[in-house]
Amino acid sequence: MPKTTRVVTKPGRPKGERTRENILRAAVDLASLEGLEGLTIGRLADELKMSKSGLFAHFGSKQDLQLAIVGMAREIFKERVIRPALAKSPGMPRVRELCDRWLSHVEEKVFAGGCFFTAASFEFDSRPGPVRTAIVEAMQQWLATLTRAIEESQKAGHIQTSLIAERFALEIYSMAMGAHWAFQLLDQKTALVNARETILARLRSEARIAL
Amino acid sequence: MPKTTRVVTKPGRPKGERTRENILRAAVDLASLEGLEGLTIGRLADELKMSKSGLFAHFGSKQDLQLAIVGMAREIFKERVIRPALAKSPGMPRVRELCDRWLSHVEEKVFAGGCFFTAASFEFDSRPGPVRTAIVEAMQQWLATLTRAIEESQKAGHIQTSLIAERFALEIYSMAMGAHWAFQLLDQKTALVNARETILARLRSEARIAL
DNA sequence: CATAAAAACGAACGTTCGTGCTATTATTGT
DNA sequence: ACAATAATAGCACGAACGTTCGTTTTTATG
Repeated sequence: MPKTTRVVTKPGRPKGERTRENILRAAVDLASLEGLEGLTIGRLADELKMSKSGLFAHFGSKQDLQLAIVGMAREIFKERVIRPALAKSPGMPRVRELCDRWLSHVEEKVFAGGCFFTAASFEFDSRPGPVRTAIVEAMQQWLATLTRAIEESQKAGHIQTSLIAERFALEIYSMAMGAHWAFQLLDQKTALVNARETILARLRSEARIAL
Repeated sequence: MPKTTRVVTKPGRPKGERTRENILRAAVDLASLEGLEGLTIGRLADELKMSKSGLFAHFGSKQDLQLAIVGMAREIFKERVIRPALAKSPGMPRVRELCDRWLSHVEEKVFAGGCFFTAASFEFDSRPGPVRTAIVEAMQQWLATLTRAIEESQKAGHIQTSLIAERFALEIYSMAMGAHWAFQLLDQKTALVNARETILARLRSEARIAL
């Protein structure tokens, strides 16, 4: 008699760890759609065909679940936006790749409801507590990454040194956020394509090299 | 014996109408803090020292309450941002005033939790239904107002005619939204002042007149 | 293969949600 | 001032919330 046990998920790691990850992957998507606070444990459990209590046991509280979701979202974002951009050479190519990947991750619905952190930002900007703090940290790191890439561009002579890198970074990200807004709320299908143009034009206006 | 009845709120209109307005004024603030969905009727009733059912009777359902809140927020926004800007002469002065007033209404906390519509945008961009539709309409009107002001500036020879007004409007609003984000989430106290500079610089770069 | 540990479940807790009723209190028009 | 009417309160409902607990099932290990 042959083995009849079907392996649904690759083993290796203990089972609890695997399901925890499955939960978080689904949770990130659901949270990007309904919000981190709007997400409920019952709804998430249904989605995964699990019992509420079985799911809940992986996290001690809803707040801990929320913090874990933010952590998972950070990893996904790092994987899909930051890491590929850091593979590009420092200077203008890296700046452009950061912008491009950010817009792509919205376009390709890496998070089902658009950029997880943009949504979380506006949901939690008036909700003090550990979750807000975690979101702030993630966002500060993102802005710092963009700022550093701009500074490198300045050092490499690709961008005017008269600019304040951090403010220019905010300006760039603002345009990306605006595109996200027009895309997700107003259903402007060209918003992300337009944003690539707009950002490129803005970079060009401060560039010391041809783009 | 003199009259001892104190008039707490000015009469004239029927009482129900007055309390309804009071409810909505408080609701707009609360919704800007906790979100339109996050806001609960019980919480709002407590805030106003009313019974849940007494408050509820003014609206047939939570959704109707949400729609009424959006309507009230529109009126407040119109009063505090649009109307003063339309008082300025068409062309660049009006464009600048629109930007200025928008940033001011965040700075002065016209809505307790920052711009009501910006928050509502990101909360409802993945929640189909009448509420989302109402938010979309309000936002389209805002963008149309800004677009029209830019077009007038072009006709008046204040701004380069090669620009696509609607896209430039989105660009401007994006920077305002970015400032809102840095101000509300990251607590960058200079964000709004910076945004005035950044927007002015952007306008200058497309202007045919001195700014 | 047996056994200890880990994971998932089902039921129930107290609370709050939105939403109906019914009764009472305030306001309004005459 | 009084009757008609509108506004508010009180109470209750079923559902869903986050959370706890004891039990059962599954997994990993000697």
